[in-house]
Amino acid sequence: MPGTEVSGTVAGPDVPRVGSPQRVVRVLPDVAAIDRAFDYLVPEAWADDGRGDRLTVGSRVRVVLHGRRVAGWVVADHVEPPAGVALRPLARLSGVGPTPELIDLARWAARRWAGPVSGFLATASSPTMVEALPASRSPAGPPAASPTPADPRFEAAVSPDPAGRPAVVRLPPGDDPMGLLLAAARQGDALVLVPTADRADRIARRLRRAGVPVASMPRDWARAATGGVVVGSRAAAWAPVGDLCCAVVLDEHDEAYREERSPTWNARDVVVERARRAGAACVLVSPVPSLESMAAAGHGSDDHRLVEPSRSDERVGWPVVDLVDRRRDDPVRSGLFSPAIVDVLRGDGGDPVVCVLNRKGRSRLLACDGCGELARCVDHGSILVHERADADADTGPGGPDEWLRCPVDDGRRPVVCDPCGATRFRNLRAGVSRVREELEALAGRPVAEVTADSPVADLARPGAPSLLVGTEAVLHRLERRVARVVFLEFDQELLAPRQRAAEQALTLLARAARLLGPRTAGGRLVVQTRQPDHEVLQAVLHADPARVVPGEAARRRLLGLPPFGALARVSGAAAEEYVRRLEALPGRSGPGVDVLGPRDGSWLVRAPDPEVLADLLAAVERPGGRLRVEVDPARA
DNA sequence: CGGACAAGCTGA
DNA sequence: CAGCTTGTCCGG
Repeated sequence: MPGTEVSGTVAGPDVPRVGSPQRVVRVLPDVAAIDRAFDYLVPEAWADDGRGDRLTVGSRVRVVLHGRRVAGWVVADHVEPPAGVALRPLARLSGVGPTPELIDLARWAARRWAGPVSGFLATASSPTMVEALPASRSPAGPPAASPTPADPRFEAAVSPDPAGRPAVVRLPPGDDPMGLLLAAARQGDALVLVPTADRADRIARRLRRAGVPVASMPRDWARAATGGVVVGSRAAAWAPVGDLCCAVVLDEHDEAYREERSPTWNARDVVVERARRAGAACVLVSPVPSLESMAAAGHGSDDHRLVEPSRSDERVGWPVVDLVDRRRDDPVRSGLFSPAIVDVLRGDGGDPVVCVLNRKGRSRLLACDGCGELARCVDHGSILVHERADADADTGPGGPDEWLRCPVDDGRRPVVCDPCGATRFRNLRAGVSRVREELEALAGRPVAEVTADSPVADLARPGAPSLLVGTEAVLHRLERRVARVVFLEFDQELLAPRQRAAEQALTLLARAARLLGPRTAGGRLVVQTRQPDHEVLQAVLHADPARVVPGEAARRRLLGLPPFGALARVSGAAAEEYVRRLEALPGRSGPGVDVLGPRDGSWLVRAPDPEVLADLLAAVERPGGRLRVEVDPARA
C-alpha cells in the first residue's frame, strides 16, 4: 500500500546520537483510514520525570494530528525527521503497548492481508490502559509433578524446527490435548490458541489446576507479558508472551480463527509466522488438519513435521459411524427419517440424542422419484436447482417450460435423472419446526428445538428434553456429552457449491464426534445420506481423515487454490477501478497471476503464493470509494 | 477519520 | 454573492 511508511529506525538506546538536539519518535495514529506514521518531539520535561524512560517503541501515546487529539503507538524511536517539517510534541504518554517484535509482526500481517497496520496494533494492545507492567515473575516453569506423564509422541512437535516450520499433530476428536499442552508448557513460556473464548477459559482452568501459571486473554494482558502460559482465542495471537518458546493452536482447522471483517487475517497463520520469527516451536493440532497446515509442515517431503496417531489410536478416538443409505427408502412414507433410525430416536433415556438439520439450501435439494439419486450436474457434481419459466404456470413436474440449473456454469439441463432417465423429482424440504413435530411423534417423547440463541444453561438443566433438533448451531451450543448425533440430511453439506464444502463437511463431523467422545464412550454418529461412498463419509467411517487429502489436494492444485496458490476477492463500488489499476501494473503478468471475474460484482485475484499476492496488492494505488479486499476469502 | 477549503448549486 | 452542500485533500 503506498504511503504505508510505518517502518523506521528502531534504534536502541546504545546508538550514539551526537548532535541530536531532541528526541523524536515516529507515531502511528489509531485511525484506520490513516495508514501512515508521523514524527513527534518528546517533550523536554519527560526526561526528568521518568516518562522519557518509560517511552519506548510500542508505547501508547496521544498526539495532536491535524488539530485533533488522537491515540497512537510509538513505532520507532530516535528517528531523523524529514527536513522542513515543524514537529509537534507528544501530548501524553498513555501506557504500555505491544513489543517491537509484535509491531513488526503487525507490519507483516498488514501486508499479508492488505489492511492497515493500526488495526493489528489495536488487537495487540491491552483493552484497558496499562501504566506499567508488573514485575516479572520468577521463571515458573512446569509443575514438578504433572498429572499427565510426558508423551514421547509430542516431544519433537513442541521443540522448534530449525527451518521454522510448524508441526501438525493430528489428534482424534476424542483425545484430550492436555498432555500436549503440558509438554508445551515444559518448554517455557507458551501461547495456546483455542477457537472460542469459552473453550479457552476451560483450557485455562485445567492448566491452572495442573499447576501451570496461566494468563487468560484478553483479561490478563499485563500478566501475560511477564511469562507463563497465555491462553485465548483469535485475538490472543497478538497477546504479549514473556519469552515465547512454544505456540499451540488447537483445532487449527476451525473457521473461527479467520476474522470475517476485512482485513480477513487468520490467527493460525499469524501464530505460525510469530513462532518462526521468535525461533519458537509451533504446534498445529486438529482431528482434521487443513491442507494449508499440512503443507506448512512439509507434508509430502521426507523431512515433514506431521505427527499422526497410529491407526488403532485414531480409530479409538473417533466414534462408531452409521451411514444410513437413503437411496432405497420410500420417500413418501419415510420423509426425512429413514426407518433405520427410528430406534436411534427412541433412545434409551441416557445421554441426549441430537438431530442436526441444516436449513440453508434445503428447499433446493431434488431427489429422483425413481432411483432416489440426487439431481446433480454431470459436469460439476453440483446439486441442480429446479426452475420454471413461469412460476404461475402449473404444468406439473417435467413440463416443457421447466429445467434444472447448474449453479456452477448457470447452464440449463432437462428435467431428467441422469442415472435412471426418470423425469419426476421430489423436492426434499422441511423446516426445523416441522421436523421437531414429526420427531416428537416418531420418538414418542418431547423434543427441544435448539437455535443459535437458545440459552446453553437450558440445554444442560436436569429434566431437559433428551432429544434435541436444530441446525448445525446445536453442535456448537451443546457442551455436554451426547449419546447420538444424527445428521438428518448430510448431502447438502457434501455437495454445497463452495470450494471448501468437503473440508467443512469433515469439520462438522469432527465437531459431532467430539460431542460423542471416544469410541469407548459408546456414542454413535449417524449420517443419513444418498452418497454413502463419498470420500468424506468414508474417511470418517474408517476414522481416517487422511483419506480425503490426496483427492482434495489434487483438486486444489488444479484450481490454484491454497496451499497451491493464493486468492483475494475484490468487491465494492471501487472494485472495478481497483482491478483496472491492478491489471495495468507493469509486473502484473507474472507466471500464475490472473484476475477472474466479475462475478456477482466481485473479482478474484489469483497468485502463486501469498507473498506474490501481497506484493501485487500492495502495488495497487487504492481508488476512492467503497472497496473490500479479502485475502484468502472464506468462500472462493 | 474529520477538519479545511474549493468548487458547485440555489435563491433573491 | 451569501449560504449551503458536496467533493477532495491531507495530517508531523
